[in-house]
Amino acid sequence: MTTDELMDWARENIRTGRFAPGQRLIESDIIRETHASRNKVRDALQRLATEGLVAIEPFRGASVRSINRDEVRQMYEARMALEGFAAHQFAAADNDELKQELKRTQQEMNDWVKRGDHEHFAKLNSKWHKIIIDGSGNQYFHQFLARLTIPLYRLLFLTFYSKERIAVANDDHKKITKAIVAGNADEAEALMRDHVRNGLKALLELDARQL
Amino acid sequence: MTTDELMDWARENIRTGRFAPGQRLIESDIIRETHASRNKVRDALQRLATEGLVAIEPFRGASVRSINRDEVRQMYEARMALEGFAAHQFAAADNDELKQELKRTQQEMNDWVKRGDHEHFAKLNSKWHKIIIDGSGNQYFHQFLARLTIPLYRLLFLTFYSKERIAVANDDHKKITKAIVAGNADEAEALMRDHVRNGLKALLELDARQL
DNA sequence: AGAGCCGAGATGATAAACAATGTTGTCAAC
DNA sequence: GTTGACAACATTGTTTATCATCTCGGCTCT
Repeated sequence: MTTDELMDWARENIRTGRFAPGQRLIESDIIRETHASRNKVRDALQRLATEGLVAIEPFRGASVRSINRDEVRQMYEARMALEGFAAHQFAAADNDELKQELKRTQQEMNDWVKRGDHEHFAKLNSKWHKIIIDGSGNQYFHQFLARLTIPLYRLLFLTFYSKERIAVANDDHKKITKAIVAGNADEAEALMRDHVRNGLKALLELDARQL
Repeated sequence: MTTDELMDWARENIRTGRFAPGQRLIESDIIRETHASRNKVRDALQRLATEGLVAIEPFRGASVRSINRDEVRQMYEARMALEGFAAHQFAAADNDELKQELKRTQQEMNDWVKRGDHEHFAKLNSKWHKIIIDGSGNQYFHQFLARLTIPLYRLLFLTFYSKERIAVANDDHKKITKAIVAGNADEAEALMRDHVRNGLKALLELDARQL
């Protein structure tokens, strides 16, 4: 078990909620479960701390970090900057193949919205965003956005429990998909920013207690 | 010597060129010089590897990573997204104090441009960009931009050997400063993007051999 | 009931040890 | 002089042991 594998393992457990915010991550427990050496476990936890996913207090060790409203706001701002620009670059790029895949994913989403399956919608939503980041052809967008979305995954999922939220989000997606495929870069960027802003609004309205 | 201090130490040595691209970073040498434990040294090197500043090959250890043209392009694209948005947010923000500091720094730069001191100009240039990122009120912009600018520092410095380049860059700065202080968010963002784009152009024209 | 204390448990940090691999120098053969 | 095999050395990768420090729970004593 390498450090990277351990980090992925922990990220996945945090992302899916098995490790809840505030929960302490005991080295020995992790060693028992993963059969990794203590060094690796410590290393992985410290790196996750620099990513902001866990908090480490002296002699109290690591615990899953919860994020406050202001951090959520900053994360969404950063997403506006990065995903907006990614949409811009994707629209301006000459990449018909990927644009067709975006279109297909969009159509798939439309189907599932009608059926109201929020779990599957969340998956397709991730895929749709990922395609756009791929389309930007910029590896840094991937790296940065991974750090911005993993801590929010659970919260994001909550917003998709509302059928209206899904419908609104999908309307945003439709417009953005159209703009990207048509090659309207500025429009795609503006729409993507609005879409992210709407996501933040939905999240903040959802439940003040969660943040 | 903590891991973070070690990382800063290595970053600084890479940034200033004492550790040249391709140069191997031997653990024992670093231990001799920094008196840190081997664990810390290894930890620091591996983290710098995830940052992309050094490359680690199995059983060959760490070496300073050099970046190619495409990476430079992607870095500047990411800077356009992030610094552009930062300028936007700063212009829209209600932060007279920091805006006045930006103005003061701008005036200071104008003075030094006349004298043609490229070293000092590079310093003030960093400060000017930093103020704008501060003005955005977004910690993630700081984190991300640090990763985008440190590997480029030496190259950036080279472009400032040209007096015309300094003059052009400072003209960009003047316009951006004005837009931010006046609160013209959209204009500030567009100008900042152009400024970063110009920086990339200057860098690529400068010397194909360096990349 | 509450203050103070103690020990189990956990973390922080370093060193030692060993395996696996890369690197370099030597020497013989051609 | 060049090349190739081979051995000695250097470096990295990994695990384990060790010890100090601190937290936290329960315990005793008043």
